[in-house]
Formats: sequence, structure tokens, C-alpha cells
Amino acid sequence: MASRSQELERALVARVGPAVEEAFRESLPAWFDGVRRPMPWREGGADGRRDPYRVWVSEVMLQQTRVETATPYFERFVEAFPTVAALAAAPQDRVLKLWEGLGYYSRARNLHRAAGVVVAEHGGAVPDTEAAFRALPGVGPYTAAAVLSLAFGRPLAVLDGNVIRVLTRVFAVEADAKAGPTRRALQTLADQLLDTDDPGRFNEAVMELGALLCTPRSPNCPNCPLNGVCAAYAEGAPERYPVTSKAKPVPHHTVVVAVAADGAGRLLIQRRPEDAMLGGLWEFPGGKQEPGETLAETCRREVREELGVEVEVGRALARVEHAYSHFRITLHAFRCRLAGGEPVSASGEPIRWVQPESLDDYAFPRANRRVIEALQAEVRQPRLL
DNA sequence: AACCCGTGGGA
DNA sequence: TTCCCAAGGGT
Repeated sequence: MASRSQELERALVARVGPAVEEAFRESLPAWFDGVRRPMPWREGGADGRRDPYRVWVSEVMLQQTRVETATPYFERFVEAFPTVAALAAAPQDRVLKLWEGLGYYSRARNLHRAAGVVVAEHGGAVPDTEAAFRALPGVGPYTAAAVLSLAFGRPLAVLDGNVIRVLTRVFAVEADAKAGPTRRALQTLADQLLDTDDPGRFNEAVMELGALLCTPRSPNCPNCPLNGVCAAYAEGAPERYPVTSKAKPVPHHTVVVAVAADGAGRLLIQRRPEDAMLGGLWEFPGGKQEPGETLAETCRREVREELGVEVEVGRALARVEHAYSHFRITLHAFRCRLAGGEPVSASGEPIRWVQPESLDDYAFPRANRRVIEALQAEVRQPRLL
């Protein structure tokens, strides 16, 4: 009894004939050479080869992130940490500060950890075999195939969102593109199509096609080098693919944070646990409003629970709407004053009193950064009451 | 397998 | 405004 992925695999691979192979291995790379966008991690060194470390950093930053968004982060990051050894030697706070605003912060923590492993176990050289590189934290099937093909010429086909979109269209795949069996079948298909003479060029060509022409909403089929072999184009409705299940509704929470100052005007911040969401970043103490609570009550309870001290809640400082990956919040920030006692973190995480100007030295999540912006705007234009 | 994990931009 | 989703990985 064949599994669903095996059945789909056979059906797809059976459709790979000379015309399809020529389209993917000749027409597509030729098109790519003409439109290839310059990117800082695409520059080769004196020997014409790319620095595996820079390719690696770029691929991690590009996970679920647009090229335009990642590019300035990449420039600053490799400037600060030019080598694996430099990254491994850096304190995590500094790594997270350079990642601030890019999101999915476990990527930064894992990359930092992985750099330590590369130094400790591979003499600082990025592993050039699939098994060794894949074993590093934060390196999954996509990143392994991307780095090893682009930097070392290994014959591994990438399967990312672009490739999934291109393949499900060319082959008119009706199955749920995100489901495991479908992904496995598409990986096999990509492996089959891969041009082993220049895997890096092939992989980048498919991804560039997905980014520039075979886009989710309104694909530019008339200019596509694959339109002669594309089933979705022949059907006349390429945007119907890939087929995916509907996203489930996201919950909404009301969150309150305390911007508490001491006599010297310093503000109280705390670091989030490493294994939590936004792990390792700093924030103002606070938390979710519970049913029946006023905002001030939430503020007092959260500070009491987290730091063991009472606060007097002052006036509202900011109201921030923010969407995370799987829920939304409305965040209310209040000026607060400690009513006595020294705050002690109940979770054991570091807390710190810092001058408002020094807040820029710490990595904060976006919503907290909005609160800081409101704080700084107030300094420039003080309230008169 | 299903869920968790950020953010910004475009339609 | 709301929704989608972008060079995914971990659990």
C-alpha cells in the first residue's frame, strides 16, 4: 500500500519530461542571469566564491522575511560580526540588539549558539557537509540546502515558499501545499528537477522567479520562462495555487505595562526568559488583563506578581496596537511610582534601573519600542499638568 | 500533525 | 480595516 506522498510523488515525477527539464535547467537559469538582483550576500570573494558564513547569516535572516527588510540588518550584522568567531565571542545582548525589529528572535539566539558550536567543534569553519551543518541549531532542511548549494556547490534542492508556489503552479498540485505528504512530494520533485551542474544557480533562479514573476497575487505569466510548461498558466488561473487551508482566527488580549521611575528618573526594565516568546529581549514589567479588572488593577497585580512590590499607577503614557504572529494586543502603558520596597524578579530574570536615554542600548520588542518613542516624545514636548 | 514564534508591507 | 504572507525551524 503506497502512502499518499508516494502516490503524489509518482504522479508528479511522471510528468517530468524533456520539455520540463529544459525549461527548468535552461530557460529558467538563463532568465535568472538577466534579472538577478544584486544582494550583499551574493557577492563573491577574490576567488569568486561566496563566504559561507555570510550566506548562512543571510539565509537565517531571510526566513519568513523579505529581502528588502533583511538587507539593512545583514549589513549591520556582518559589519559587527565579520566572522563566525566574532559572532561566537559576542555577548547575546549585543546579538539581539542587532536583531531588534527583525522578529523571530529564536533565529538570532540559535545562530549565536550555532556559531559557538562551529568554533568549538569545527575550528571556526562552516561545515560543508549536510549532516554536520544540519545538526546546528536553527538549521533546517531549507537553510541546509541553501547554504550548502550556494556556498559549496552541493547538489541539494531548496524547498521554500517560492519553490512551493512555482512547483504547485507548474504541476497544478491540488493537494494542501503545507501538509507533510505534499511537502515531501514537492521536495522529491525539486530534487529531480535540480541542475546538479550548478545547484546554487538553479536554486536561486527558482526563488527569484517566485519573488519577481510567480508572485502570490498577480503573477506575471506572459514574461515567465516556464509558461510553456506551466499547467496553472494553461488553466488560466495560476493564482489559485498553492492550495492551502484557511488560517484560524487570532485571539486578542489587552496588555498593561508599568513605566516606573525612581527618584533619579531611572526606569525599571526586565529581561524576558530565554525560552519564552521574545526571549532575551528587555521590556517594561506588565502583563495581560484578566476578566473584571481595570487597567490600573492589572498594572498593580502584574508588578506585584513579577517584582513583589506595590506601585501607584499614574497617568496613561501610550496606547499601542500590535499584531504578533499568532495573536493581537492592545498595550496600555502607565506612568507608575513604586510605593516602597525593592523590586525582586520572581522569575529570576535580570531587572535593571536605566536612564531613559540608555533605553536605546537595549533590545526591546516592537510594542515596547513604541512606548519608548512616546516617552521620548514627551521629553521633547513636556506636558504641563 | 499542529502549534508556536515577529514584523512590515501590500491589496 | 483587515487579511495575507515573506528565502522556516523547533517542539
